[in-house]
Amino acid sequence: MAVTIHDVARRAQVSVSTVSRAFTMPDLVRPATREQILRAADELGYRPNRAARGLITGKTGNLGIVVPDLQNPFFPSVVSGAQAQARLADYAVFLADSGEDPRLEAELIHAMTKQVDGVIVCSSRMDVDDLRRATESTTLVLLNRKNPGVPAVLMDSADGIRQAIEHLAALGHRRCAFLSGPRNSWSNKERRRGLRTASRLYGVEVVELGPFAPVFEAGLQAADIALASNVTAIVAFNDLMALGVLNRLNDRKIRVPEEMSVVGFDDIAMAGMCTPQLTTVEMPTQQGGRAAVDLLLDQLAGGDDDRGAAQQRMVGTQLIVRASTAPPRT
Amino acid sequence: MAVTIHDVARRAQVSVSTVSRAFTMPDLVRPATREQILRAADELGYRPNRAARGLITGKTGNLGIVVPDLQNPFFPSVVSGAQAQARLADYAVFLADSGEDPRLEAELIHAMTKQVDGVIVCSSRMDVDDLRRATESTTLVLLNRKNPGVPAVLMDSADGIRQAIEHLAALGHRRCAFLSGPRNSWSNKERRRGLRTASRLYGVEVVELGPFAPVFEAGLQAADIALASNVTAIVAFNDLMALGVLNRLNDRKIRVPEEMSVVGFDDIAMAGMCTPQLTTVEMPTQQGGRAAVDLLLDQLAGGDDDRGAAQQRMVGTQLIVRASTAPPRT
DNA sequence: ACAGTTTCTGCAAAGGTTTGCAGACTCTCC
DNA sequence: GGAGAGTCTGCAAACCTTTGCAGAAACTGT
Repeated sequence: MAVTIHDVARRAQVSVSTVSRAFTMPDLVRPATREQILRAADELGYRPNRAARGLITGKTGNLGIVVPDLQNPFFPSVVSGAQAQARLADYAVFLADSGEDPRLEAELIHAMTKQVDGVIVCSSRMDVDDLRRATESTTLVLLNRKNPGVPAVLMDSADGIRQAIEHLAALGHRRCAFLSGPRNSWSNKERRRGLRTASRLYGVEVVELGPFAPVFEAGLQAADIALASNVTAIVAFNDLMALGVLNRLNDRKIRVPEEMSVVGFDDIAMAGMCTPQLTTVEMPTQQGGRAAVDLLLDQLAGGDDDRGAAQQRMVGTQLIVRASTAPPRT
Repeated sequence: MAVTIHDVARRAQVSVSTVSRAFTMPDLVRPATREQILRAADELGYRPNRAARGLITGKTGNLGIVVPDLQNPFFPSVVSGAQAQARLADYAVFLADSGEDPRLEAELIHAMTKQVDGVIVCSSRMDVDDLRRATESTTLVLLNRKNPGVPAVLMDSADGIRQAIEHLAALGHRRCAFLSGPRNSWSNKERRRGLRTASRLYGVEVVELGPFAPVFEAGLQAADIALASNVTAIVAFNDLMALGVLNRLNDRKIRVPEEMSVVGFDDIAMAGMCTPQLTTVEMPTQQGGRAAVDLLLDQLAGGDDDRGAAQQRMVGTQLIVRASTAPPRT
């Protein structure tokens, strides 16, 4: 059925070894022969069987990427960046969605290991033991999670929130709420850390609420809680929650930004589409996905010599000021 | 490095064949032996190498899914449904994003064929020749595209738009605009078809504008065009465009729904989060993804006997009435 | 205890590719 | 024209499984 290297060899009147070399080490075969082979391959529509190749080289040419929730626009964006970058290096990508379940996340990674050369784990919620096990069984890079000894691309959440608080302080806010995200999310920890220093730095009192699930519905729920806490601004863990807040405030006839300022995080597409348009911290998602692939590929190329060991790449964030923030009512 | 079936065999003191059978045809090996093997495998952390298995069985245990644009929330939703369903059957899924490029779409499918047992192509924009070629080189199922001889799951767009027009007619609209989507999209053709019959059926005059790209920005652009065409309601090809329309109308101080009704298509999460909340036709995306996987798996199990040949599964759509539609101003 | 079944198990080939090794060319230079 | 070096090419083993075939073990019934 399928056309193999043998078919090509026969048609080009050479041995399979030569065909193989014509593809993988072109300069080892005489140009004339090579061209002949390439032509034959082309005519037959030959594509090397990567599984067979992988069997012997130990490389699959595949990458895995696991995300906590595909329904959160943050992740498709990361994935699409990663997939595009992987494609440039002729890698295919496996995708898995853990549904925010740390156990499933570990299991998915484990299930992938044999089929991929490495995996990118986004916003991992695994505990450190599972993470260590995963690191041992395949080469992986984390995105938005930090762990000693494992390479990662990190988005500077702490600075992002600093920018947000600076912005609110400049507008005159003195007391605001932070709607906390998943407890075991590195991003959330970073944001809380950044929050504390920014709070001191700009003299803004911050009340932390939550943790909440990083979804729209939690924003609806959190809005009322925030309202009860006597603040003039709300910073949400992510845009999905911020949109929930906006929605609930609208229902309760609280005008944004006149009576309450709202800041999100991620700058998902929706943030620029709602009314009022959401002030938010932009996360370089596509770029992050690309960077993660680069890092992974480096890691694979570098072989087993952990020179430089746990590389980490930090990418910047940027506050996007839109219409959901304004000076507090006096 | 990696633990193979040989290691397990050695430890369990049996031959590799027996180990293999213990996994793939458990009832062919004596229970005592089987348990011994399973224990050994467990202790060693053995996982069969799917590539090697695939080499001999001709099955990879992988599925491919290609989408035109991961940034459109419609597709992550389909993908997540598909991925979940695939996982139940112990299949892993490859993901590829064609960026709305028909040529790239064909190329991606081709690149996948050797690594997957079949592929799901969502909202394919390929021309029929490429599609035929693809069908020949792998088993595939289409989602939201119909082609003779190839199995597909289809969402009933025509009926969806009928519901939308019926709704608008009931509200008293007599003339409305349809913002057309990609020319070579089956969904778009269906919607236009449904539109014509609904237009007659309910006595609503429809002016067709476009085609537009199925993205937010095109909605901004289309809004002005629609405004110039003297209609009281706008039906957009999808929610992304509808949100663009909403946005632009807001900028131009046209109140929705008082001065203009807007209907979208897809019911992406955002549709319920914006203000005013968008009246839209819900597409069963997750269910569609699941159904596509089922169909594909059936197809694979069915072998080469094309009994029933091109199966098609049609799934229903449902108008979700929210706040963006109202009777026209008199 | 023995022949005849039935149930388990092992051997070895196969699947498509890569790669070390060695043999076969081609070329250069004397 | 022939030796020597360099460049290409082919053979065969290897990667990890599955599976047809046949032999071994465990039964059954007498």
